[in-house]
Formats: sequence, structure tokens, C-alpha cells
Amino acid sequence: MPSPNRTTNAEVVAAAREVLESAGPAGLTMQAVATRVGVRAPSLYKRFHDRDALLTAVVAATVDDLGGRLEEAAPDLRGLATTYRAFAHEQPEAFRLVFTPYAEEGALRRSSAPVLRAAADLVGEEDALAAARLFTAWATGFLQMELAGAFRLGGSVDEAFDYGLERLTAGLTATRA
Amino acid sequence: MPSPNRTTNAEVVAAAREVLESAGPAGLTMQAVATRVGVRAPSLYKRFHDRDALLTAVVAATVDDLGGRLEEAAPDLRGLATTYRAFAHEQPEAFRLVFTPYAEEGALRRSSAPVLRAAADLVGEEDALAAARLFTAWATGFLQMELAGAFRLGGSVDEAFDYGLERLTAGLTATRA
DNA sequence: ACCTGAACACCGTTCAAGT
DNA sequence: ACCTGAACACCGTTCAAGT
Repeated sequence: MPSPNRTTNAEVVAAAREVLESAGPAGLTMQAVATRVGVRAPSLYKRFHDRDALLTAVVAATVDDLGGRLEEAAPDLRGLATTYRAFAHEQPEAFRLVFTPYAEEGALRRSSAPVLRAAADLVGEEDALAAARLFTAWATGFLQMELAGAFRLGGSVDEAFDYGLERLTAGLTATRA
Repeated sequence: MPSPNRTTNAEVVAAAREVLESAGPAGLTMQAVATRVGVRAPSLYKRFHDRDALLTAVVAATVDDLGGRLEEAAPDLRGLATTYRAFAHEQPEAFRLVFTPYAEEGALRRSSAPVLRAAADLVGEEDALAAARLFTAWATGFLQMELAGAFRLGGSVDEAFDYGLERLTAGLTATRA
């Protein structure tokens, strides 16, 4: 058996995540990833069908990572929001890709369990899904705007985050009109 | 004066927006845009420094377009949310780029005026900015998730949108804790 | 069975030469 | 003054040939 495996899928994905964060999506080239794991670019095609498939794997690993952090977070909306935001700040480039067509629904569903539980605690099982979507949409949008620099003008971003979280929670617990 | 202008910046941007929607970001090549306006790719560099500059112009035009739609919308949060969502469905590829580093803060600020007014009507001038950010973050995140297919499983997307809008409005108008 | 050099297609970009 | 063909660098991808 000549030429034993010189790398693994997991190692390639880890290298791709590092390249993504340090060089952005345009810098995430097959050659850059290959060099980092010590092979040549064509070898990556034995493991991933094409660059898109590698990107999909990168996003899946990112979502799993995020899901793990959320499992460890304080199990209420404030704890989840804080953890979610810290993750976005730590891995901004990968975070930007989480809600794109690169994300598979399976990974997204797995990572949303902690949010669903916190939502159910707050509003009951019946509205849990809609409440979780409200929370996730707000947090995701807020972080995308923050990362895009849409808050460059006016006011404290931290205060806007706190205000949003507080009003959102108030809305979820307010009696139904 | 030989070789009079064979196109204009506005025409190039309009062509780029069409290519973007029909072929996605990867299909938005300088050649595809050039062909559509009847010149060769190198000619575009007389008008835009590089592809990134063209993309920035595309996003600016998109944000201005969105701002105009919001100005014409019913001036409350429900009217704005409906218009915002219709725009995202009509130009999904461009919408995805609005909250990326391609967006300039100037355009974003201009297009946010209607949201700021609706927010001020609801919560008063003091909290208008934070309330507008809460609303915009939720709507943006919701639409990004919807476009990414993150709602493929479970429940009606329309109902989730209505629920979010209703709870959000309730939270903004609830008395402060 | 995995890895690689060589090759090809395609794209962004530059620039000298046209009109 | 704007436009273009030709050229270059770079990247994704394929594949025959190595071990």
C-alpha cells in the first residue's frame, strides 16, 4: 500500500476554516487549503467533490461548533444571545456563511435545539417554534448588521443589543392581543 | 472625438443587477456584464476600478431602490415589513449582499429613514434608533433565513413572519420593566 | 489507493495600439 | 477619449502517470 493517507477530511475542514477566517472567502482557495495540510490542490478532490462541497463541510462544522457552544450556554435567551454573539465575533467569516444556501438543514436543526428549549420555557410548547424563529432571526440579523458595519453611526452597539433582547423578551411574554 | 461613450455607469450597474439575479454572484463576471451592455470586459475598468467596486455600486443601487420602496410603503412597521419582504423575494441575490461589507453606510442610512419614523411613532424619539435596529435586525435575519432555506422544515413561514411582527410590536409597546 | 505534475478552461486585470 | 485584442497571473478542475 503505497501513498498512505497524508491527511483527513477533518483536517482539511479545520484548515479551510482557518484560511477562511484569516483570508476571507476569496482567499479560501483549494491551493491555500492544500498547502496548509501538506498536499497539492488536486488531492483535495479525492475527499471533496469540488470547492462548493468543501465550503458546505466548513459551514456544517461551523454550525456544529456553534450548536455545541449553545448547549453549554446558560439556557435562557440572554445566555444564548451572549454566546451566539461571542461566536459571531470569534468566527465572523464563517458566521456570515451560516445562513446561506451552503448550510444544510440537518445541521441547522441540530444546533437550534437549545434555542427551542429556551423558547418553550418562556412561551410554552405550542409557540416555541415561532418564538425560536423570532429570537434567532433577530440575533442573526443583528450580528450580520454589526459585522457588516451597519452600526457605524450613532449609539452603542452593546446597548442596542441589550435593548433588543429586553424588548423581544417582553414581547414574547406579553399577554396575547 | 472618435469612440463616443457606448454605455453609461448606470447602464452597467443595471446590467450587473440583472446578471446577479439570473446567474448568482459567481455568474456576475465582468465579461457577462460587458456583453450585456455591448462592450468588451476591459472597457468596464474605465468606469469601475475593479469587480469589487462594481459590486459596491450594485449594492448601493439596490439599497437606494429598497429605500424608495419603503418610502412608498404604508408607514407603520407592518407595512414596512411587508414591503421589505416583497423586495427580498423579488431580488434575493442582491438582498443577500445588502448587509455585507459591500454596503456603504451612507446608502444604508438614507434607506433607513422610513423605519426610523415608524419606530419613533411607536416608541417615541428617544428609543427610535434602538427600536428601528430591533425591527430591521429581525426582518433582515428572518429573510436571510428564509432565503437560505432554513425554514424548510415545520410550520408556515408566513405565520412565523406574522407571529414575529406581532410579538415584536407588542414588545416595543409594552411598558418598561 | 492516494498523490502529483501537467494541462485546460475561465476569470480578473493591465496595457499598448487602434479609432 | 473611449475601446479593444493580446497578454499575464491566478484559480478550479481533470487525468494520466507515478509510488
